[in-house]
Amino acid sequence: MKPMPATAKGRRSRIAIVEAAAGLMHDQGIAGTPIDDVLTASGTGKSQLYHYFDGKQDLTVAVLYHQLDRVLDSQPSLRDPDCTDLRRWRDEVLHAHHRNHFGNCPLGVFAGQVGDDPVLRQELAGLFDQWQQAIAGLVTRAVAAGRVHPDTDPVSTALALLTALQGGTMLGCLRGSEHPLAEAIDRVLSTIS
Amino acid sequence: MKPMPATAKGRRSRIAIVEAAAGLMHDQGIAGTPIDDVLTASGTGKSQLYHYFDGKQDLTVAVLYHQLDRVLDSQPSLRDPDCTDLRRWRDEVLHAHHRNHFGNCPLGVFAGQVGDDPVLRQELAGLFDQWQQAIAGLVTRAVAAGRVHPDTDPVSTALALLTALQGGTMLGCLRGSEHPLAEAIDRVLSTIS
DNA sequence: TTCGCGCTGTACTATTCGGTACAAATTTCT
DNA sequence: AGAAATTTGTACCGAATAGTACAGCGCGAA
Repeated sequence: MKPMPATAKGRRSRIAIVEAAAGLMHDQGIAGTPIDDVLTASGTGKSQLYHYFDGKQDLTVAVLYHQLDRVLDSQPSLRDPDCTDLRRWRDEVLHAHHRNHFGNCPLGVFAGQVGDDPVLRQELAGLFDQWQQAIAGLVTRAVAAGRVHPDTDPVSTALALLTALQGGTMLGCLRGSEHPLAEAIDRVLSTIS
Repeated sequence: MKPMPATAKGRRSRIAIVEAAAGLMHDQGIAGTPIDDVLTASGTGKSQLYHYFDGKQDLTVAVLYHQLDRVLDSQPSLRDPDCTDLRRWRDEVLHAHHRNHFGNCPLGVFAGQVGDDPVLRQELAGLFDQWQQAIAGLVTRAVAAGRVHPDTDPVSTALALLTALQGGTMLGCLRGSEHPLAEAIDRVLSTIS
């Protein structure tokens, strides 16, 4: 693992690389994104990339972390310790889906691409765990606030919601519609309210 | 589009190529599977592949069709016009998931890899539609047999089941467990029975 | 047998890809 | 200012990749 940049300029370069790689890998896949394209899109050079990353796999790990941040940024109800409204989260999810023009999930799109790489697979699984825990926190608050059935299991429900989100985003992406995602989430919510 | 093989020998060669490509692409991704690996795994030569396919994209389309066949083969209740048992389908799905060692969905694994290729995307969307229609047929039979709520909408329910299957398979693959898939499908089933 | 067509093996090419080497430039700190 | 560390430009390399050219093989029909 290479050290983080020591200067502000270095940080800007590193971030530009990660963001460009994230965009390209989201659209074209990991294997479908050459390093050179990342350099062009980020306006950097090869020496900079290999100065901050050990190689493509290391860069990809940084992209995965960056993508979870993007996802959680688009779902502020998960980070708001006062929010107990699952509908608000639902709307945030659908809004982000619409804003992405029904594109793939920033994180889920990589699930089918890390099959043969145990390192990436492990990292991705950990990030999904974080995401699920964040959802479980919101469900826990909703239970405490009496907004759902009292015997609702937060962890199990969070898993079901995340599953619905992933499947719904994938199907919605394929047919260019928000309906699969809305349908899937609403069905899960109907089982606890 | 190249013509189909005219002899039994040619058909065997073509099938060997598609099956080898399907296995490799499922494990390593489309972009991560070189043509040469397909040739080695199938025991064929480059001249045969380019004799039956226009190129990698054409081969990939054939792989997608082959994968839907594999999926429907593993879910015989969808093709059985007498089956009205959604639990049987549920068990078939979970059994296949377990048999695959919680690996990715044979078809869903490609959803995140066809982003920049409109041809592959369109083909994959059509195959998912076929899958959904097959599930909708089973749900329709279950409604007619009075095994679920009479006001169940088969198409909408089929979409929800397919969504749960995709999300559940993805999450189950990441954490090596059948729990996400079982949880997701059972939750949808609980909304109609 | 021999002809013809479909099938297959081998060799080759042009390009792309991930990664390296190394010097030059820039920033930071004293 | 000047040394030290950090950041960046450029040129390069070996391996891998998709696709092509073309000759030879094998089986069925006349």
